[in-house]
Order: sequence, then C-alpha cells, then structure tokens
Amino acid sequence: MSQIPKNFEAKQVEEKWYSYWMQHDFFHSEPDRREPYTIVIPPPNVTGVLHMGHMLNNTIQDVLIRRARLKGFNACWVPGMDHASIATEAKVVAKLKEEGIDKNSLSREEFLSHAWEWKEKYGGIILEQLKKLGASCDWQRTKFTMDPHMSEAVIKVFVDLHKKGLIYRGYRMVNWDPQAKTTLSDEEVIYEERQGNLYYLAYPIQGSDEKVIIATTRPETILGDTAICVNPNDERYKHLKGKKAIVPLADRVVPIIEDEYVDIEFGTGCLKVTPAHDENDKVLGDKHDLEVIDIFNEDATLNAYGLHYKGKDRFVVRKEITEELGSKGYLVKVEQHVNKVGTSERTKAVIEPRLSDQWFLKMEGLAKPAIEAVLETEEVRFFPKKFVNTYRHWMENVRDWNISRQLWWGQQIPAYYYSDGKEDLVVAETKEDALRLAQERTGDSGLTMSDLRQDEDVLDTWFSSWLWPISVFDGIRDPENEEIQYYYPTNDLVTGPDILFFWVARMIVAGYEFKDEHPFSNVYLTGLVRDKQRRKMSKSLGNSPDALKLIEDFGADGVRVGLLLSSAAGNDLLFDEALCQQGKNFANKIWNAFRLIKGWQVDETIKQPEHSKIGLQWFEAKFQKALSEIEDHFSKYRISDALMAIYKLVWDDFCSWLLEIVKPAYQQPIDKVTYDKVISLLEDNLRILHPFMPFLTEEIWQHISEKTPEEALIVDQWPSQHGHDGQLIKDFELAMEVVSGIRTIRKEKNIAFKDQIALFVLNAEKTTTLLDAMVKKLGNISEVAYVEGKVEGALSFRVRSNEYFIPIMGSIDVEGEVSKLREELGYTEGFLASVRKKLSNERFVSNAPEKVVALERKKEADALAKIATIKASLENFQ
RNA sequence: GGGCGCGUAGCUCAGUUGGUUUAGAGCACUUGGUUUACACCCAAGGGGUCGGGGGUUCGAAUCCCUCCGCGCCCACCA
Repeated sequence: MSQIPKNFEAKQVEEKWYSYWMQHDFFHSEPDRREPYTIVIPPPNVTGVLHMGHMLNNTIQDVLIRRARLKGFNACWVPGMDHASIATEAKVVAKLKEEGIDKNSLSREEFLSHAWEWKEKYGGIILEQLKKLGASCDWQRTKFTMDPHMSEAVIKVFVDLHKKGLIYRGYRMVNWDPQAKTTLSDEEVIYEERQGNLYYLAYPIQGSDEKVIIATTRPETILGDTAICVNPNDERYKHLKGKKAIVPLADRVVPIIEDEYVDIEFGTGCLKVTPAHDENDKVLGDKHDLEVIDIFNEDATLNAYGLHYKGKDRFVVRKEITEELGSKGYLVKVEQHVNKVGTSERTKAVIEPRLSDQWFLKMEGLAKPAIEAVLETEEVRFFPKKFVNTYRHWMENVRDWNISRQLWWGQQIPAYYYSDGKEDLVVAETKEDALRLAQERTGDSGLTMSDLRQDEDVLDTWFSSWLWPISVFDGIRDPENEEIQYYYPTNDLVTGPDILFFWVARMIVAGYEFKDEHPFSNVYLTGLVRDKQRRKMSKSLGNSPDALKLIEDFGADGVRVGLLLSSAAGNDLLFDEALCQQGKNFANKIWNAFRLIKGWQVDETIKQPEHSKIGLQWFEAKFQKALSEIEDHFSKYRISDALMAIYKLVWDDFCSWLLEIVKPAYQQPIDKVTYDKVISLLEDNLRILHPFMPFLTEEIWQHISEKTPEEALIVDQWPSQHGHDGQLIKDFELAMEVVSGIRTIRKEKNIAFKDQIALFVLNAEKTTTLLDAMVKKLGNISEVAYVEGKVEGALSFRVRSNEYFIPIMGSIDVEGEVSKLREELGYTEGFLASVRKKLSNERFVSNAPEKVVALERKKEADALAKIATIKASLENFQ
C-alpha cells in the first residue's frame, strides 16, 4: 500500500487520462448501428475565455454524454465556436488601434485578413480550457460558424428564405449602437433605469404671442422636430387646432397635429414629434405624413441639421443646448425624472433609435410550428418547465428579426445591386448566379460582374448559430447525408435562460423550417452563476474566480462536483469555493476507500464471516435502491440530486457502513468471497460516479486491475437495474440504530472502542442472527444475549419496541439515567397524544382511508408499548 | 403597466397527485476522538410555530384568498 499516495493527486492523473482517452479515440463518434445520443455544444464566442458559466454548462453536458456513453449509446458531443461579429470585430479594431491602424483606412478584404489572423492566433482558447475540465467532446468534429461549409449553409438559408418571401428590406427604426456603429436586435438592448431630467421647453405659436410648453428628456432632438402633437380631447389645446409652432433655435415652422396617442396626463400633455429619433414618433410621422429629419451621424454626433452643434456628441449637445435654450428664454423648468435607457449588451453604449435600411426576417409564420412543438406536442421539452411560459409569451408576440449588421466580420449578405436603385437587387448564393438573375431581370445581357455591387452588411451572428444543430452535420447543404440522418434530431441542449430567445427559440424555428423536425428533445436551462452575495459574476466586479486556478486547486473532479452539488436546473448557483473543497474531499474519500481495499491480503482458506455476508447483501440492496433513484433523477434532469444520491451512497453506505463491516482486523487477511464482492461493488460505484468524476474513477478503475484500452471505464457499462430487497434494508436500519445506540453510550460513559462490552436484548421485534453479527462487529460487543427481563446495573436504550442493556463497571448515574428516561417519556407521550387526537376525531376515523387510519393505530400501539418500557425502567430506578 | 416564479434549519435547497412517526438532505455549527483507508477523517449532537393573516378539509409546508418581501421576463409615456 505504501506505493499508493495517501491523498488523491489530481493533476497528473488528469493529464494522463485525458490524453489516454484522446489517444484511443473514445470521444469520437461515427454513425453505426447503435442508437445515437447527441449534444451540440452552445458554441462559445471565439473571443471567450472560460468562466464559471461555461464550467457549469459544460460539466452538465459532459455528465450527460459520459452517462449516455456508459449506457451503450453512440455518444456524440459536437464542440465548436461562434464567430461573434460584434465582439470579435471590436477586439480586432482595438488591436489594430494599438498598432496604430485605423479600421477606416483599411479595405474590407484587408480588415478581414487581420480578423482571421486574430482568430487563428487568439481565438478558441476556451476550447483548450474545456479539455482541462474533462469535457469529452468529439474534437475531430470541431466547427466554427464561419468555416466555409458553415457559411455556405447560412447563405443558402438566406437565399431560400428570401425566395419564400420571408426576408425583406425595410427602412425602419432600429436600435443603433453608435459606438460599434451597427444595428442591434431588440434582444441585444438592455434597458437600465437612469436618473435623467425632464426639460420643459416653450415653443412659440406662429403669428401669436402664445407659447406652448412641451416636456422632453432629450432636448437635443428638438432640431429634428417636425410637428407638435396634442390629444384631440384635451380642452387646453383646442384653440391650437390648425395652427403652427416654431421650433426653438432651428426656427422651423411645424404643424400642430392631433392624435389620441398623446397621454393627457404626462408632462404638459403636449408632445414634440421627432420621427427620425423615436419609434412612436415615427409611427405618428407616417400617419400624419410628416417630414423626417435625421440630425445624427452614425457615431451619434450631430450632422448639418445640428446647426452650430455640428460634429459634437449628443450628450455634449444636450448640456450645451440646455444652456442656450435657457439663456434665450425657451427653457421653462427642469425636473428630475427617472427613465429607462437602452444600452448595448456588448459595448454598453446608449442606443439611439435610428432609421435605416435593414434586412428583416418575417417571424410570425415561422414561429407557429415552434410554438406547437413546445406547447402542444412536447417534441421539445424544457427543464425546468417554468420557461415554457416565458417562451410562449415571446413567441406569440414575436417581432420580425432584424438580421443585418453594419459590420465586416460575418457572412456578407448575398444581395447584389445592379443599379443605383435601392430596390434594384437580386439575391443569390454566388455572384455568378446573381449576374444571371440580374441579366434576366433587366433584360440587359450586357450586364457584367463589375456592374454588381454586393450589400455591405453582414448577417447577425445568431443567423448562423440558429442553424447549429443542423449545420454541424452539414444538413443544410446536403440534407440526405448519413450524418444528419443519423445524429439529428439531437437529444439534449444545455444552455442558460439568457439566450432562450436569441438562440434556443430560433433553433427550434430553424429545425422545423429546414429539417421539418425538432432540433433537440430536451432543453436543460441552467441558472446563472452568482457569488455568495448573490451578485452576478462579472469581470468588472472582479468576483469571478479564475476557472483554471480552481481546477489547479481542487482538481477537475472536485470543481465539477462542487459546481453540480447545488445547481438545480434553472436555479441560480451561488458559487462558493467551499463547494469545490467538498468535491475535493469527496474525491479523497473515495481514493482512500480504494487504498483500504487494495491493502487487504486475501486468504482463500478463510470462510466468509456472517457480518460480511449480511453487509454485502445489504449494500447490494442499497445500491439498487439508489440506482433506481438516480435513474429517476436523471430522467427529470435533476443532476444535482443524482449526484447527491451517489455521494451519500458512496460516503455513508459504502465507506461508513459496508467497509467498516467487512474490514478485517488489523493485519488480518480477508476471505476471498468478500474481497471479490467488495471489488465488484466498488466497480459499480465507479461506474455511476464516472460521469461526475471521470478522472478519479478512471484512475482507480485501472489501479484495481490491469485493463486493456477496450476495458477502460469510460467505455464500460452502466450497472443494470434489477430491483432490491426492501425488507432487508428496513431490518438493517434497526441494526444500524442499535449500533448507533451503543456508540452513544460508549461516548457518554467514555468507554473506549477497543474495550469490549456485552449487550443484552429484551426483544419484542425479531432480528436475525446475521444482523446480530453485524452489531457485534461494529459495536465491539463480546456477545449479544437475549433476556426475558430487565437487566440490573446496566445502561439501557430503546430502538422501536426492543430494549437494549449494557452492563457497566462501577455505579450508574441514577439521576442522569432518570432524567434521560423522563425526556424520552415526555416526547413519546406527546407523540401519543397527537396520534390519539386524530384517532378520537370521529370524522377522521370515518372519512380517512383505511390505510391511513390503520397506520395511526399502529403508531398508537407502538407508542404505548414504548411508554410501558420506559415507565418500567423508571420504576427500576426508584 | 403585463406575465412568470419564489419565500421551509445559520447557508443552499428537497418535500411528486393534501395523510409513513410532533418536516428532510448537504454544508456550516457544538461536543468527543492521534482505532494501523482517509483530520481532505471518524462518532455523537443541537437547530425550523414551513414569510404574516384568513379560508377549504376529518387532516395543509402542500389547495384557495389576501397582505408583506424577493427574483426574473416582456412592454414602455415623450
């Protein structure tokens, strides 16, 4: 035994087995006759580094995939990365800036070559980090959303949807990120409450001395005002009908229009209309046919309409224009006002509503089958279920998806303009096809490639990732290929609820649209990882632990267990390093159980002791019981409950009870029957533990006996279920309570374990001699003797209706014993009273099911018997 | 403003369609322990009027109402 280290040393073991598994291709999957079990990874950003969320996510996926592998499925976990347009482009722009290169000085092609260079050099660190966690991904299948084949699929889908009339170009109000100079989808905008001001401005009425007061939060936008609007039912403004107002500073004359949209109660009940910079104003503008004046440049500085503020940033202008309005007498008052400001999820910049030409995907029709799949057919099930509501709400009110982004990094939209007209375009997979189409359309066969100009925009990154479960198997380009037929639909998807709309919902949509089938059967939504104070983990707070450091400190298995121990699906995980410590301790516990067993000398001539026999039978029953509970937990995606069940099985039942029972005396050999059985039970434990703690279990597995690669634990078999002896478990519990009673008395009376004691039993409930053997062993009892009456000069305790006596040397602390007995009596009498209260209620006896009443009667009888015993003992002392 | 969910031991959570001892687990805590697998350990133990109030029922942590507190999602008024 001395050659086996006392503590489990995770580090070298992890490296050893990961490369062993890789070397033998155990993570790799090819279609075969087995049933497939497939997971596609939520592709992390190519710019990403491993954080706690990834750790949790991928640990869960690895648990599922390893378990499926053990269950004999052809397990395939496809890894990959997302090109993350905005994030990556921002990174590359920043890096170029450091090198003194301005993005605007580069051509698109030049920029893209820098971007690819960046990607090759820095991208995908995260995948290497996942290996440290033990993720058993099929790395031969690693995909990137901008791989040529993946991009081709994206383009193909765009063309297809365009043909179906679902993609259209619209001049619309979009969320504009002035920092990234691109559009964001509604989902990428985060609203934050900010303390701002409500400015009350006076607009002169044309041809009169009267002024009308208007409240606004964005005074700089007055330069884009093209109307004033009041509610037609507002008596205060009736007389203004048909008149015109003059916009301060701009001196523009604008109409005063009436619309019920205006809230009479808010502000002054009078609204300035700026169609270019507010969604609602745009609607009003369209309705009343108003002029649209855009006052911003694309970086949200003011353009020529900004007059003398031209070139200044909107927030600078807000401050300065307020002062100017004040000095010229237009500013009536300023009130504090809390309003919600949209900010970019990625750049944090304040979003401006902006009108621009964008590409949209019609969602309403596409959403239908995806709604059905989750709400009606349940072809796709969510865990936890509560997210179904969230999903429905969003999907039933889904808006058209703005899929264009004003960036270069991504798939360029395959639309080609053949003239200066905005609508003079064709959509095609290749430029050659586009030319043909353009020639047909115009009837001008003289049109050449150089007459075509491709749309500058790229597609939203989610427009590639919504195809992920299909495109990783090349199912868009080649729908009949063997892989897509075999692996699709995939089984489980594990991701965070924050991308339920961005990604999950859209994948379901794409699944039905392009494969006519659900993309996955189950969606496991994890919670967010928070710190102990419930704060979200974030870089800026600096409360996110270094993932790799954690693995270093606690071992990958320890971290995996730590993360899983408290992560019920959909519940936030309050991360605490103590949990990883618990995981590490658990690893060490198992390691030492193994060391103990490995150290035993086997003697084939020894007969199996009775206590070992019963102990092994009992553990087998316990194992089977636990196994069925574990299966049940897995079926409900209660991963942490499954782990906890295994934790208790291994620590309490296997180590604390079974091993103590079968353990031979110091330096004594063990019989072969027991030894072999213990080994096989240990192996079963390792099998069910393996998905959670792959490294530790493989290490022990291969230490137990020499194994060929085919016999590695990772590709072994999950134990089979075959029922269990429930009665044995119950009987054993009685014996356990007896052992516990003996230990209590030993502790109270300071009787060392090595001193043997005698145990007398006044027996009402039957026990078997096998169990007595177990009690003898664990209690270090010289003999278990059955008696007819109370034993004098002994300490006693009761388990169920049996009474146990331990004679002790010296005098007994009568007072102490009596008070203990009185306490026990008090409790039991209280209990009896509560039972009798029920039983004396006639309506209970007549209405409750027979079974329930019978149970109460049994409780009553047991309590009475126990009370009699305690009273008798008390009399003995008096 | 609309919707969803949650409040059970110091902490994190179980508690399936109301009925198995006067509610469970893990961690933490207390006490004792150098027993030759493990102090990253062993053993024993304390701790909750199930957010408050009301109701339905023979019986409520579990169902209904209401109040209080918390979280999330959606929409958004200048």
